[in-house]
Amino acid sequence: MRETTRDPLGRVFSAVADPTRRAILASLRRRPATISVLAEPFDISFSAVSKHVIALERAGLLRREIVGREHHCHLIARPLEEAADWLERYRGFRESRLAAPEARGLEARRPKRRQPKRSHRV
Amino acid sequence: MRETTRDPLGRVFSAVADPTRRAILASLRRRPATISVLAEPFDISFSAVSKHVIALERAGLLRREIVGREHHCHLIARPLEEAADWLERYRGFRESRLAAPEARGLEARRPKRRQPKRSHRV
DNA sequence: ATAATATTCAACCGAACGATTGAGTATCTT
DNA sequence: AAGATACTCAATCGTTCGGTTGAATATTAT
Repeated sequence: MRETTRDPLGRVFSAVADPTRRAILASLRRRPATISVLAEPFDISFSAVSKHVIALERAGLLRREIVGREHHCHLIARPLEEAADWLERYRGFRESRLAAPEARGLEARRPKRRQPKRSHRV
Repeated sequence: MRETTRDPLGRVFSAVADPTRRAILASLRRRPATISVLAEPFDISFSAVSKHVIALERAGLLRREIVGREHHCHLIARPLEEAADWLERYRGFRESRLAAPEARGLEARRPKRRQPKRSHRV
């Protein structure tokens, strides 16, 4: 029941959750680049970078124009702005301590839990 | 080699990538709530919601105060703001078409690829 | 004391993820 | 025509993820 499908916001957020992909976006923000150029700074295989690019593309954050054998990639910022819009709703949120009236004056004490049974683990 | 560790931004983004978790955050933005209350709207098990809450907690987006047997949760907006800050750098990005000078006038044509070999799949 | 309630934990499952390697294909250079 | 270059694809691997079920435990109510 995993619906990464039909959840564009979710796709964008998970695209951007990966540090390599964030670095790729940062690179593309400076200038468009081929996949080889994008791959240079990283210690992972070319193929892995290619897959990251595909992931970004599927999230709508990047488009490529194929020029001969080179794939020129450029950033599409729009979905990032939409993601930012969602997050902005939480800007300046007033931290309401005191979860419930009954909580007033009570101190949270975490009880100690029992020893786990650990029945049969490989 | 997955370093979700020591990548706070990544943790926040992947926390927020899940629609159920986004809904929980939206609920907590309105008012603090216990886990039972948070779980109500969803069709998944209580335990699953509990795990989502733990995920949000680990991402630093939520704190709980234990009052008797109830866990009162409230939102911590700060990390969301930091995530928003990161995204804001892409706001108003000028879409530079023309990835490279050589690309001018050339039309991207995707070549057809060969038939996959499909050697031995179960 | 017993039972109901609120919650985590442990074990498990199937799907998705990030990576690798090796092969396939198109394009450019010689 | 060969060879180098740019890239994707397929298969595989180990880990993480979101979910379930059932047990454990603490707190509150009867």
